[in-house]
Amino acid sequence: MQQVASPAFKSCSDCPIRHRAVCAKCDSDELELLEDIKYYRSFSAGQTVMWAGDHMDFVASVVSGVATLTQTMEDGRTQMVGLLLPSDFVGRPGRGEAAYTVTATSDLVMCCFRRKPFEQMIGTTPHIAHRLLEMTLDELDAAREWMLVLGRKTAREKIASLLSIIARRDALLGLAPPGKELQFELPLTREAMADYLGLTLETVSRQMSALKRDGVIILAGKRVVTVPDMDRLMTEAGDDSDGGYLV
Amino acid sequence: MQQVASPAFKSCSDCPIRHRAVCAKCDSDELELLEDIKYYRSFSAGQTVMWAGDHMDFVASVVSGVATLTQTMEDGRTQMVGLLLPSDFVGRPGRGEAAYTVTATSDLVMCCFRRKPFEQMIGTTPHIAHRLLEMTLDELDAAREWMLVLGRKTAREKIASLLSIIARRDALLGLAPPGKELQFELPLTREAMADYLGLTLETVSRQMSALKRDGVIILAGKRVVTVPDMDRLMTEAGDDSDGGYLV
DNA sequence: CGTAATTTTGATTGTAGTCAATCCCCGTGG
DNA sequence: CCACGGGGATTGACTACAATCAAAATTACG
Repeated sequence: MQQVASPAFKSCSDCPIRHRAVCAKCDSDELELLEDIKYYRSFSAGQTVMWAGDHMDFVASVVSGVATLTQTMEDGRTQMVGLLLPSDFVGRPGRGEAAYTVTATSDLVMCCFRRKPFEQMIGTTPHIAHRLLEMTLDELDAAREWMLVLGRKTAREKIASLLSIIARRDALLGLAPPGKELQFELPLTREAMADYLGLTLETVSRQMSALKRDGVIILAGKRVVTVPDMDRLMTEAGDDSDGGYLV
Repeated sequence: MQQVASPAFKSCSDCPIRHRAVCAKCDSDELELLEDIKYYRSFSAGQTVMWAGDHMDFVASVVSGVATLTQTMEDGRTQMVGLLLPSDFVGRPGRGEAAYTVTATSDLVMCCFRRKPFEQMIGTTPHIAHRLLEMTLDELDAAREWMLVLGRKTAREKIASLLSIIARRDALLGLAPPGKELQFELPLTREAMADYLGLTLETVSRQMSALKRDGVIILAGKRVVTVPDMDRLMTEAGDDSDGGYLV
C-alpha cells in the first residue's frame, strides 16, 4: 500500500511547508524534537489513506498533493467535509480513531507524527499548541463558509464558489501567472466536486458547461480552468466581490 | 439594548457552566485572574447580540439560554452556522471583528471576557489554551457532521437529524425524564430550524407534520416534542442507531 | 488501436421551493 | 367577556431546479 518515502528535501528547515504547517512557530530545538517522532509516507493518486473508524496512531501534515476528508452514509451517499492541501493538518490529538475517510486525490506526501509523543508535545510546547489552535479555528471558519454554500446556494453558485476558492488559493500561493486573467488546474474529478458541493456529477458537468458557454470560465481540457474576470466569477458565486476579509 | 446583569450565582465556583466552559480546567488562581477581566451581559429572546462585521472587544461563554450564529447573503438568504448552548464559546481570539451575526433565541446570559487580556491569558495559561483547542475541535466535528446533513440528506432526514441532536443533548444533560420515552422543548422557531437545515419554513412545517402523522414524534403545542422510540428517530435521520461514537 | 474510465448531453421524474390562503395561539383593548 | 390583531405555524396548489435513468462522446491508458 503506502510507502515510507524520503522526500526531496533533507530536513525540516528545508521543508516546503515549514512556515505554514503545525510546526510553523517552532524554533530549531523544537523541530529537533519533532524530527524524532516523525516519518514520511507517500500515497499515489486514488489511494485511501485511512478509513473512517480505523485505528490511528499518528497525526500528520500534508507536505505535497491533495487529499479529501469524506463521510459516507450506509446507503453510499458521500459528502466531502474537508479538502486537505499542503500544510493542512490531519487527525485529532486525543482521538485514536479516524472520524473520516482520507483519500489521496493526487500523489500525496504526508509528514506523520507518532500520536502519543505528539500529544505530549502539545502539552509541553506552546508553539505547537498555539499554531494548532489557530489552524483549527481557520478550519472551522472554512467549514462554516462551506455550510452556507451547501445549505443556501444554487448549483451554479456552488460551482462558481468552488472555482473561486481554488482560484483565490492558487493566486495567493503565487502559483498563478500575473495579469488579470487567472488560470489554474482543478485538483478534483467531477465526482469529487459533486461530493464537495452536495450535487450529482451530472449537475456538476452541466453547470461547468453552462459557465463555459456563458464565458465565465474557459476550459482547456477537463481540468485546466481560465477565469477571464475574477469579479464576474465572484458575482456568479453569490459573494460580493469586495467580501472576503479572510482569504 | 443589552444590560449588564448580575446572574443568580455569586462567583465562578458556583457557575453552572464551571466544568464545561472554556474555564473548565482552570484552578482557583486562574479563575481569580478571569474574574478580573469578566463581566456579564443579558439579552432577551429575539435580540441581536452582534452583527457580522461589528467591532468586538470581547469573547464570551454562554451561561444560560440559546443563541445562533448566522451568515446572510446580500439577497437575504440565511444559513445558521452554529447553535450556541450553555458553556459554548463565542468569538475568536485574535480577531476584532465578528464573522457572524449572533442572535439570542431565548433569554440569554453571557459571561464576557475583555478580548485583549483574554488573548494574553491564552499565552500564559495552558489550561485555557488547551480547553479552547478541545472545544474548537469539537465544534469542527459538529460542523462537519452538519455538512453531511446539509449536503446529502433529504428534508425528512434533516428534520429527524436536528430532533435527534437536540434529544441526545438534553438526555445527556439530564434534562429529560428517565424511561425510554424522551421529551424535550425545541429551542428554535420553525424559521430558525429552516435556517439551520437549509430548508424553507414551509418544508420544515410539512416534514414535522409528516413525522407526527407517522408516529415518529408526538407534538404537544408547537414546541414540545416527545420521541416514543429514539432508535426509530435515528433511523429516520439516516444515522445508524449504533453510530455516534461522539455524543 | 481498443477498452475502460470519465465526462457530457438528453429525457424524464420527483423533491423541495414559491406563492397564497388559512389557522392557531396569545395578548390587548374595547 | 369577547372582538381584534399579530406572529408563528400549517396546509394547499403549482412550479422549478436538481436528481435520476440512459446513452453518447471524449479522454486516458495499456
